Amino acid sequence: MAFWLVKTEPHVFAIQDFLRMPDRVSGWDGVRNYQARNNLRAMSLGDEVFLYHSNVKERGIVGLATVVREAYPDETALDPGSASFDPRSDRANPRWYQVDLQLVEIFPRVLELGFLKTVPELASMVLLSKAGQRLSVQPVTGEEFRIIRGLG
DNA sequence: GCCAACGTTGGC
DNA sequence: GCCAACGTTGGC
Repeated sequence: MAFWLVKTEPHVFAIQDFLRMPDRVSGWDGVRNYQARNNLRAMSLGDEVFLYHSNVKERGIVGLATVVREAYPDETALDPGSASFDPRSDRANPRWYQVDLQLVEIFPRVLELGFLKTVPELASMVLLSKAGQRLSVQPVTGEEFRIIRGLG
């Protein structure tokens, strides 16, 4: 069992959008960064994933999902009609991958970035580090998961 | 809207 | 293989 955090801009995909999906499951596609992709590929069934809303006023961790399908080729990279199309990817040798996530819970309040920064136990979180600031799929330690879960 | 911090691209 | 230019992310 491992723990992760994925970022999303809510005007593109918000955590509430899971509620409109069958079984509250959504493909997590469109990731076009190699380190983020490698993290997607390292996810296992049952891993727990925090969702983070970025680029909005109330930015922060908004809820929890779980991995219900492990990494498989990202169809949007292979579809010329998709905005996320990447001509360098092909079916025989896919460059980009996605997983499927199922919503577990929308937290009753947003755990805002500014607040997370005040929690001493979270000081070394990737999310709060310079290197991780821009990484859209990142690991979370078991201890960090436990603490954040308690706050949500 | 600005811009720091990175990642990627492409000329050489 | 280096590195300048460019593009993107995302906080502020």
